[in-house]
Amino acid sequence: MKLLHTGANGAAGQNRENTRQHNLSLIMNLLYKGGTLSRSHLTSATGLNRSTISDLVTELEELGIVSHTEAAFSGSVGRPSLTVSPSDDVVAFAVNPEIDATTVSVVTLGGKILSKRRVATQSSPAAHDAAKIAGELIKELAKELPTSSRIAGVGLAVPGQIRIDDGVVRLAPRLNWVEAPLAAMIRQHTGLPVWVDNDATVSCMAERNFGSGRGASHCVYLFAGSGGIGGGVVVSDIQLRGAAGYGSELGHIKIFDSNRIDFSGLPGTLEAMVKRDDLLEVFKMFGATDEELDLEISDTTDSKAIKVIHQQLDDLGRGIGVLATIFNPEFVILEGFLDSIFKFDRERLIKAVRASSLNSAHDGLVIRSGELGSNAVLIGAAGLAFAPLLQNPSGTELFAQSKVAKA
Amino acid sequence: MKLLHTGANGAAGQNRENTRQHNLSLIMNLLYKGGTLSRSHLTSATGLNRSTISDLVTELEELGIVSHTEAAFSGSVGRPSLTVSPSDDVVAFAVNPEIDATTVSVVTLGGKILSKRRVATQSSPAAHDAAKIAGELIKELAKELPTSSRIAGVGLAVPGQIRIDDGVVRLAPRLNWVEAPLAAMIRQHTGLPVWVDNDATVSCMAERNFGSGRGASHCVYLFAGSGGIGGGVVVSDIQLRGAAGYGSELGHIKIFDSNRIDFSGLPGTLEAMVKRDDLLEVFKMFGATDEELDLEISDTTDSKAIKVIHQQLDDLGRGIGVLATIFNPEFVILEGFLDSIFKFDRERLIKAVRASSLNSAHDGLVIRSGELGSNAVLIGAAGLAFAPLLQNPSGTELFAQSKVAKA
DNA sequence: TTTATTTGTTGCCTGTGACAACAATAAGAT
DNA sequence: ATCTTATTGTTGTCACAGGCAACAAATAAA
Repeated sequence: MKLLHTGANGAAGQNRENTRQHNLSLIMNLLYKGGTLSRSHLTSATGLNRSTISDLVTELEELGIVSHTEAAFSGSVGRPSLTVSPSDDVVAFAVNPEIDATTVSVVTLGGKILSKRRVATQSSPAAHDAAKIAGELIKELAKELPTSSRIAGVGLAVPGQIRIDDGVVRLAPRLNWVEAPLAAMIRQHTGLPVWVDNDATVSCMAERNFGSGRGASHCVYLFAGSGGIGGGVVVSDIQLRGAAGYGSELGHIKIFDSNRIDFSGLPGTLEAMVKRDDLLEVFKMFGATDEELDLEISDTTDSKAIKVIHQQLDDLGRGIGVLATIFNPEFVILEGFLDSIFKFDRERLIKAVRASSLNSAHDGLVIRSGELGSNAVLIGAAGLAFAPLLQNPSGTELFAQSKVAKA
Repeated sequence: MKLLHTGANGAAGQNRENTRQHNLSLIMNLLYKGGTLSRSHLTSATGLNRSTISDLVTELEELGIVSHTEAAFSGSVGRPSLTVSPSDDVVAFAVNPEIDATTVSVVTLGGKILSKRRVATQSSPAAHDAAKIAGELIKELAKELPTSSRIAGVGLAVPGQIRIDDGVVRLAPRLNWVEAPLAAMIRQHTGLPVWVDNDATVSCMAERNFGSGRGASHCVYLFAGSGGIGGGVVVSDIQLRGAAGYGSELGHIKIFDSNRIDFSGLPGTLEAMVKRDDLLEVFKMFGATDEELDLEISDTTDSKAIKVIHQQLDDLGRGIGVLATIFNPEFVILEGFLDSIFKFDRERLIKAVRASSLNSAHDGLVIRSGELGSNAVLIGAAGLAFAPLLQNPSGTELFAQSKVAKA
């Protein structure tokens, strides 16, 4: 594979080859985010000539990564335009290791989840155990794929801090992992290329591309589960990762004077104040699922519970206020029990945000529930594996189902 | 002028014309940031062919925006490479209205400040007064320019929230301006194109391009003067502005439980806790300049003063910790009295940052003083006017000195 | 049916960068 | 001093990607 030449500033000169690649990539990105699109839409969206679009789409079809459907009924005058879609034969494996289970899923380039398999683990599994489980599941799922399938690779979403360059999990406090070379492990099990990133980060991208954040250039995503609060941010259409890849840890911003600590031991952070366990405690429903908790919250009339929820809404609002002041996003998207308490009293949260941010920052702000739910993390993880293909459609290798290493 | 066609996602197809523009722009950006560079350096930095660089540089010379110096002595084997620099004939006016004065400066494309003029105003001037003062100064300075000068336009750095699209100052609390169409006013006075942005935002860019943040892809800038704390952020080489342009208001993040309010009336924000006035109070030196205050801080042995400084360092450290957790930047750059207290006790600030951020976020972090001082805001403001030229060197109009409207 | 409108296809053209060959200019070896 | 090696600038030629115009195809409206 030929590497893109990059200069001192990461800037690359544009030659003829790059031009072609750029335009192929542009079309693939439009199709990835937009699903089925007409060729005439691609023409106007890219500003390229009809004949050029025709040429580019033909190349993408020959590469087998887009497929054409017949002319769509448009209702308007003129010859109906042909439509193209990302090929459902192109798939990726999405892996999400959690404290109580590891999930593997097959996701198509079009964003559909073809299959999902979840293996519960007793306690938080060691990294090599999780890798082994993931490897087994991938091999199982690969066997069930049609032979026409072409595999982009494996995307991992891990609740922790990831060194993206080599896919090493630097620290995942909830899983008790330190410096775990997870990408290498799964690559060994499967023979497929593997990419790793933070779970909230990839979920954010999924909601931005396919969910509540569609079309936003700036959005903030807050996800909360049993292991604390994770965050993802999109700024000017690109994911915020930070210089070393450890940015957007929105749960760990210290914005309260409290001594309560979070799962990383930091006091007064958003994660320390807005705790799922506090809700479980007041409802006496330890070990409940997110769905059960959500139901309990929406139905509660218990004054003690309401007091806890109100306090959490106020604290969450302060956190969102801080983030709005910093990022001035179009959307703040909430997932997990953060979304549950938001739905319990939207006005209270909005009021709290208003009280802790500048007018200019919260004026155009919309707070929303995530659309994709637990699928966000899988779709986002698969997106990691699709990224090289979207960036360089003609120069990225795909793998046959039969190539996945045998068990 | 032909507009660049942009699609639904702001994505543009790449045609031949764009390729040329992209490469010209790339070279101009390298020269803008790097000053004098050899052609062979440009070749390796861009990955383009020698002959292509030759062609591109020739075009830029014919446009009169770069000039070639003679072959530089390199000391190494082989024919010495010719060097090129941004032309010092290309200039922009930088304007910075403040509460007590309005400053106008002439800045070259190479980042040199040719002249600077400051007019003190009694109290905070009305927007149209400031615009008039700026207009007069620009016309004066234009007369003194050599006739070979070619003017890119006027860049304004304003301490407030700016709607960038039309250059309207939405709110500048320190100046008491609301919805002031400053760009239009100065355009009328001078006949030159005008761009406006927040003062801290442009200073951040200046430090990133020419100062302490050189080469950083992610950096956070905190500036503090008599009017509070302003902030700027660079993420993945681009300036954080937010969806509507009101982002990166780092002084107004509410991260303390205190009731002390800032200049915008928000309680518990960074600006509310780390106040210049508290230092002036303890030193009994009301109305002191930044330089005087800096000297006083560095020499103080007064225990009450030290206590105030320590408290401010602790609070500032918490703010930087929050920002480090969010952005994971390479540098945090401090300017104004924030830099003064940092120099007083660096270790204490660093310790406070460590206490309020994740290890991964502060491990590679470097906290630095700004290099450019009060010039940062001027160089940054001029950068606003240079931006179109850097983005499209062959399609951007420059103005003769004689074209500036007569008084 | 006819007309207007839009889209896909084809062949040709143009502009841009790559490439190779040669000249120019330096340091080091002889 | 001369030759060798290394690097860079210049020039002419070439290849390739996208634009463009003309024509065919497919629809709605007249």
